[in-house]
Amino acid sequence: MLKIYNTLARDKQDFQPIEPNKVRMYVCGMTVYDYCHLGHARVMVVFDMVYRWLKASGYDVTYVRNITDIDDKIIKRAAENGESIHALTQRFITAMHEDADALGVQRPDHEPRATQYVPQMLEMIAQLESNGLAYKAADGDVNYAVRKFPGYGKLSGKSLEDLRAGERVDVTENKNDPLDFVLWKHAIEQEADEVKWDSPWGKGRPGWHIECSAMGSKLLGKHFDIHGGGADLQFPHHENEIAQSEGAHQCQFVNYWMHNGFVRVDEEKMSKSLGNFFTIREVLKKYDAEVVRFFILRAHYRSPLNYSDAHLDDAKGALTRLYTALKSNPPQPSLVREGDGSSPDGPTSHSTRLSKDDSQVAGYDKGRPGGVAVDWNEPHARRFKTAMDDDFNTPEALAVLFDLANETNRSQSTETAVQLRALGRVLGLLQRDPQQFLQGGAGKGGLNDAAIAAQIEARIAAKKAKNFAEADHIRKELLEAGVVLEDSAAGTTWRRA
RNA sequence: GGCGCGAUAGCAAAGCGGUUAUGCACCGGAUUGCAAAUCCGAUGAGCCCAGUUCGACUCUGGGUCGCGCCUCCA
Repeated sequence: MLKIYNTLARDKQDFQPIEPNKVRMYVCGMTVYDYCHLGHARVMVVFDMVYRWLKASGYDVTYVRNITDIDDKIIKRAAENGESIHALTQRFITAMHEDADALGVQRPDHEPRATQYVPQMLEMIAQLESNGLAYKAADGDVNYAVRKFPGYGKLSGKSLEDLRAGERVDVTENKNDPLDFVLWKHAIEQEADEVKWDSPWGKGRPGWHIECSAMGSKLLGKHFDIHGGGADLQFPHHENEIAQSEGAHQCQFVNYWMHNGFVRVDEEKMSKSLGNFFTIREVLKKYDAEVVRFFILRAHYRSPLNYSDAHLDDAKGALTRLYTALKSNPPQPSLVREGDGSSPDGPTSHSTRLSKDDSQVAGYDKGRPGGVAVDWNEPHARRFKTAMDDDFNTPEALAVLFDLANETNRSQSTETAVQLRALGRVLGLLQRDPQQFLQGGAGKGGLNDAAIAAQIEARIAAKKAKNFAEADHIRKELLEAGVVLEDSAAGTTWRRA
């Protein structure tokens, strides 16, 4: 039985889908005015892992991750660049897809953009108005009347009184209550037509929170299973989403709220405003994308994750161990059987679907064979499942992979190697040819494969002639170029350090 | 000020009221021409103070420190 930590309950709860066998899940995605940083990478990878595990568990999952393509920062950036909103957002949506693909993140089933759902937002605002929860302010904005919604604060555990006491709340004479938030922002003369929509309340554009309520209910229904996002969205964004959705529809909005922890730099939250962020593409110049994915999955999704080169190096070393165990057991196309119906438990099997979805991945595991289905009766797989069912405990699940690697090394058994790869696949890991991973240094050292092969030949000749000084010299040179040689009975192989 | 989260070996990071987490690093051994990889073994832990218990890293209370949200933020 899958347990999920539900922010709403502040506790782990048994996961019970609304509709048997089906899961409807919404995750707050990116505001596209710049490149994604590692914090964004974490949301994408974490919920990709959740998506994969739900599917591997046999659920039919509908996954929505929105794109915010209209907002103050976007307008500002477009103006700075002398670029249209559309050109700017399109550019960064493309970049985001490149980054996500690189990290082995499967595309969500829907990726709605705010600008495509303005009519649905207007509809919702009208509903809120008729329910007495929204009002038009003097400045032309339409605001949500927070005091009129009894459940306000239930997600974040804040009371209106506590919030009031805080000194950081914006005081505006246009709001009935300082905590009220904007549903519809009135248009400003000098703004481009591109950011203005007609509405019953005059020209304007949507506030930030309304898009998720509108798109969520449109694509997943008024009541769905899982809603996720970064921990910083818990308040006010998600709290406001609840107020809007439940206020408009008069029914429960979401059953399970999931929030992932932050990526930190020097024990501090990585964020744009602090300026201490690293973009995904920046990091990918230095580290293999799968190493970055492994690094993220190595910590529990709710824990803080400290970023540093040392930690990435460490992750690389760990992943190298797993791939080394698979070295003598590369993917075997003859063993590939798509969707034989196995799933850890759960209602029905959908593993054919899993295979299909994998083929969409454009990143490092693109073009890989679909892989072998997991034997869920095998002890390691059971441990893996127990870990994943316990609020997606990926560190524990990965520990199982290392045990499997150890057994593979010890026994040279094909079965354990196959199982290792199959379980790795559930996490979106270990699907490459081990040689490709081990030899694929990120442009380090100037040596190409042919030059390395030539050096190895020369060393073999030297060894044959018992000229060990020369053989060692060659090896040392290669090592200085970042290439490690490994002699075995079968011959000499190499990898990049 | 209000609310919340965390503190585990050199580093990273989990589970667990009593029995090896795991990875990297380090030490000893096997293997190797020497290495690397691999295997075997050893070392090494639970912020502080109380309490509950036959027994606590694990539960309870207090303290200390760190982080986050309360403003845009994944």
